[in-house]
Amino acid sequence: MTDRPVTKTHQRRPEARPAEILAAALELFAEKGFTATRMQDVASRAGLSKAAIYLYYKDKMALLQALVQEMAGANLTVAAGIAEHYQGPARPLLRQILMFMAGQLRSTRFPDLLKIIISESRAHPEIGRMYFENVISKGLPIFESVIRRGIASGEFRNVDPAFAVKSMVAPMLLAAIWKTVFEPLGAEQLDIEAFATQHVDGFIRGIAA
Amino acid sequence: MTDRPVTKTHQRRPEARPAEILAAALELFAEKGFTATRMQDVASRAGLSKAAIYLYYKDKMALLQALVQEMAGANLTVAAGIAEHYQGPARPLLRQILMFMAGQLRSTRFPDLLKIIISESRAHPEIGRMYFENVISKGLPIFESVIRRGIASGEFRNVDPAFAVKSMVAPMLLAAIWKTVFEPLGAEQLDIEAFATQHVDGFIRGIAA
DNA sequence: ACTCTAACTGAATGGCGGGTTAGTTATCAT
DNA sequence: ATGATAACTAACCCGCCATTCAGTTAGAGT
Repeated sequence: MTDRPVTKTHQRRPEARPAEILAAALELFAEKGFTATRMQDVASRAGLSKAAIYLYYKDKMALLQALVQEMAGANLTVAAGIAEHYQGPARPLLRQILMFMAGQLRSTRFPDLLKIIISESRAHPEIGRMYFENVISKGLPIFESVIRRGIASGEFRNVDPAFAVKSMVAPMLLAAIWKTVFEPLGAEQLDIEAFATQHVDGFIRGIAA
Repeated sequence: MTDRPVTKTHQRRPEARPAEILAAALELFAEKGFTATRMQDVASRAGLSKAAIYLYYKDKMALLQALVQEMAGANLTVAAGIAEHYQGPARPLLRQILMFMAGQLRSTRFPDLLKIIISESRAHPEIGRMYFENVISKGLPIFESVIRRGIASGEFRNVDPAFAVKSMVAPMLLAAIWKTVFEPLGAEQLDIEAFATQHVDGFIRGIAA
């Protein structure tokens, strides 16, 4: 497929382009940030001319929007799936959710994208709103319901579930920021999974009945 | 002082200018973000011509640097003071530290500045490095030592203090992000002090012996 | 009143990079 | 093999804004 001789002139592969462009954009946004990434950089990495990108995406923001939508959708689906089809006690479910998140933070570009969302949300509220509506305002209630279930079953104390969920996921946010902001400045590496393990342990004791 | 008739031409008040310029910059950076704030905006709000700013600050980045230095210094001094001159049990000290942080988050521009640091740290590592060196890498060890003291005295379990401290402050980071990123998009307001109260309560139970 | 200088201003300058335009070429249908 | 057309490119354009420069003026000292 890709091993036939490279011609001197361009190839036409309209079906493959959008995905290739997004992949290039994701790498570059993660490496250099959104603003510092030039459309020309994306084009070069995707093996295209700059103008060709505009055949597939309206403008630079549309690239980011597509990336956020893609990643938000994928992650939330999994997390929601874990939580919804589970029937046993709440404690191991919380563990599982947090360890899943920790794994995602370590192994995907999610932290970089999150940082970009934070950075760009004022200038481009659509991005922030999309993330908020598709991830935050869907994810938090799902986790809340787990806490509520634990309270109802007597596993947990009668805490405010909305606050509890934020206490629960906050260290994952901190880990994402640590990784994308402070590690590049020379801070010691954070072992996200070990951190999550200790955190979820303390968190569960903290809300145990 | 300010109620004498406004003259048509400019005033010369070289001693007052730097502070006025910084105040204007802080307001605008918090309102519109660093990149979106034009030097002309700062100048107008400070009641000066754009060029005059350059008599007092080398460039736009120097404004941000001065703001970060100022706020970082002030806050850390207080927090460190609380922790260092305290002798009693660790539990109420943790409470006091977190409630102090919560109060600062609610009543100052700290969250906005934090968001700017996160956003700009890749393009301008000096800013991120300054914050990391002056706040993070000084603040965390101080809090760690409180945890360590609690472990030594038998108040707390034998947790990893470095992780514990991060679990402890993470909700304050989340609160800052919530306030600066999601509330402007229409998210419900987060009652930071109530959140901190429940969090510190759970956190302490979570690491209690 | 006159001078001198530091404080201040209005008006350029420069370069950067997103987006566009006017063509060029690959590929398919006939 | 020959248009027709979609895919693609090179070169351009243009607005934006940080920074600078060449003056102008406030106001202290005499």
